[in-house]
Amino acid sequence: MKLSANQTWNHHVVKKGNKSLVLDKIKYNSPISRATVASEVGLNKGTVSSLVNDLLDEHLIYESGPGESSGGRRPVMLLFNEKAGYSIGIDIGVNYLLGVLTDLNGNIHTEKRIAFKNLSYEEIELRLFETIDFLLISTPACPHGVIGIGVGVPGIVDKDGNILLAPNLNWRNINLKEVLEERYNLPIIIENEANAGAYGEKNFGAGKDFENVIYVSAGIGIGVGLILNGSLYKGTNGFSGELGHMTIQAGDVKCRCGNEGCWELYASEQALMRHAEQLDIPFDLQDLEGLVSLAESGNEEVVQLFYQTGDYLGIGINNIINIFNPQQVIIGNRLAYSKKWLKDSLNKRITNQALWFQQNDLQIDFSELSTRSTALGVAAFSIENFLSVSIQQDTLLE
Amino acid sequence: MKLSANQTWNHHVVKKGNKSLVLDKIKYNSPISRATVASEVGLNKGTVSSLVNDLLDEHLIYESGPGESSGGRRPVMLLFNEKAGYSIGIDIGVNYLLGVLTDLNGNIHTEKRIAFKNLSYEEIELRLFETIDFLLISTPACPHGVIGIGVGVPGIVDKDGNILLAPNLNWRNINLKEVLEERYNLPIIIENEANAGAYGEKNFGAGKDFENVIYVSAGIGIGVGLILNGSLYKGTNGFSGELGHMTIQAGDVKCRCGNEGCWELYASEQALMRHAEQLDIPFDLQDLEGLVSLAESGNEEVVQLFYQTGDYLGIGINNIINIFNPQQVIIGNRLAYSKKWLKDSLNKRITNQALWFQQNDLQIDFSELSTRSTALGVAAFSIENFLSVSIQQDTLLE
DNA sequence: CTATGTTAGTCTAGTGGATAAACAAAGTTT
DNA sequence: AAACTTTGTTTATCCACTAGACTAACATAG
Repeated sequence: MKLSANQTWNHHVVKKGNKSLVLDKIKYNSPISRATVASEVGLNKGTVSSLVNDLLDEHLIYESGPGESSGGRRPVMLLFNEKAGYSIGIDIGVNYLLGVLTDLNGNIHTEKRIAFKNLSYEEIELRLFETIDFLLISTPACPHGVIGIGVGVPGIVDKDGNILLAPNLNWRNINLKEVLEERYNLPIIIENEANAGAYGEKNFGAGKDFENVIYVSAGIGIGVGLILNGSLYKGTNGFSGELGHMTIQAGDVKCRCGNEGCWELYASEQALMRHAEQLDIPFDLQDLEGLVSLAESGNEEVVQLFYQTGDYLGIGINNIINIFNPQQVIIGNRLAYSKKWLKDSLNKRITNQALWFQQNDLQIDFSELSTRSTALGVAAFSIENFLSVSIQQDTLLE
Repeated sequence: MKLSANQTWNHHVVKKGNKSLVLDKIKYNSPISRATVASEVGLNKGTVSSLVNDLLDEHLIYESGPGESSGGRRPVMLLFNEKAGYSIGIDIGVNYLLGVLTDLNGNIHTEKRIAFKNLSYEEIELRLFETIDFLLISTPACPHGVIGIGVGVPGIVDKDGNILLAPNLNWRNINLKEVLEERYNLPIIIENEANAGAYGEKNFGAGKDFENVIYVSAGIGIGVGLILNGSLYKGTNGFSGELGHMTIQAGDVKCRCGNEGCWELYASEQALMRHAEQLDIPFDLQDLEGLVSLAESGNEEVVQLFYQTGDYLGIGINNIINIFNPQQVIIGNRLAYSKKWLKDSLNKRITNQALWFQQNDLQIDFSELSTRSTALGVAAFSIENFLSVSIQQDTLLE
């Protein structure tokens, strides 16, 4: 927990902080007794008892039966009530829309996926409403209901949730947040797809145990989400992580962004397609799935193409390592499907070219949540927000 | 103020936090009255009075005479006691050693600079001791004396203060921290030169008003210090900011780091020298100062060389902008001398090639502290540490 | 000069939340 | 059955903050 600017310190803050410590302890160590919480968190038994009672009243935790005795009275075990509320996460892709309804631990309760092509904003908005409505209806009865809606989009989102630009969707200056707030009257979070993916992996996926995680969303383009010191770094206006437009080949191919030699021109799905066009490949196999199947069937040219792409991916990731000295780099989004064909050249590039001291405490993984990183990530934003706000409010009410 | 991991919240924490708020308010708004502090910080008048008394006892602030009345009783003005203690900051360069003695506001009281060439570690250590001894003797009488010693080195420093590698000094695995702690029995901080420079600019220089500042230390090589969300980001083991070895020209010139096309091969002093060798330039003018003087006297080839270097500097800084979405990029260290010859091509590159939305709220500056960024930065680490610890200890003692 | 109003700073009583320690409850061990 | 252990609650105390009364020191209007 961190204090926001211009906030003073008083009893409310202390209680909020300790309550949050207790809740976290229970959440990540269920089942656990009051006594164990007290000794491990470092709070007094009485304090923990009182905070636990608050949390019970709020239905954020519950008591299960008595646990094993360790030579004395049997403890009452406490568990995080992951079904106290549900979160909706939507991933708007270039040609699909994925909606998930998750409990407070990120377990998926309902999932809905729609495919489309070349739709206008209005048409996508319609499908978005349908998806959300469907998920709302399928929410089980629970104390807090749906606690928020998060949406991840492949584009530039500022800190207020305005979508400034989503080039592959042809969107510009869209205030989806306001639209959804008005329609659903729930907390809404709009985030860039890579930031959301990073947050998803950090909370529910491969990045759970690390503080410095870089999530490389390699799809049509490349976006990067940065988890630094345990929290998402968004930059001054929310535009950080545009590593797709990092120059790795100065003076080479022009990018539509105005720059030259951008990383995503060499290491994304777009790059694969561009090079595949020059090969002799049937038209209906000229997409990522087609190329993967060709590689599977032993097409040397295509295997070589993936190998080359993995190598370029490695060049950029090597830069990432030098810049951030992370514990983990996770490769997600569409290119993660072709892990099998990318990983060798990628790893070779890193092992040979990264500075030796950077290679300690470093691991490079492909996404664990596969296609769901973004949707789960935006769902996680709402959950995080709900838990901290509900703790705060209750403190103030008493 | 942030709570360290595994720490619980209690009234000590509250007091420490508020005391820190009050001290900061006084520090950055001297002279100021108790009443103004109370209303601006948001604390009760009584609370502020009590905290101010503590701070007076600790000599961290002092009362000046009464201020102007605004229609009632005249206020007693409070000032930060910048002379309550002094900090020693040392910048060990490749061929110089700079020591400064500063007060708690970073004002330089004494300064000592030594030039040398090709010295062994032992010989440099000797000069380091001499410099520190000299600065210690010249410290004025004050309540807290010298509160710490900081040393900035051009190399890789891990989080424990071990110097793993300083290639241009030929150092490897040197535990300078232990040596100095034993000899001086004071808090010692060893930091990478770029991190220190960033911290210096953030605290005392051009970066004072910003939260996201990237400091590019362009000397023989390039190192980068990252101030993100107001604090220094050091990475998992302290190895962040190695942007000198970011690939900007894949497959091009080999770097001694094992990689190819590293930024510092094109945009550092080393790059200038490498290209100058190929020109027809007198041997005694083949250093940065010589090249600057040639440019001043109108040598077109050399002007062109700087122009080219500024352009490459721009390529890397454009990457930095895309990665971090910073408010400010500061170019420091030796190349900052030649601002005049670099800035045009650099700025042109940014204006033409950086994404338009990144250019809002962004400024690119050359170092304000000129040659002292690093020394002042390491001095600032000690000051920061002293102020937070002394506030904490006093709270615990009472 | 006096009366009144205003601002600065201190003091006092009250509050909220933490702690320590006593206590009650419910076990196990001898 | 007696003694010991462990869990969880209750009670008294402490500490830092707040609100508001109070004192001090000024300005201004009459």
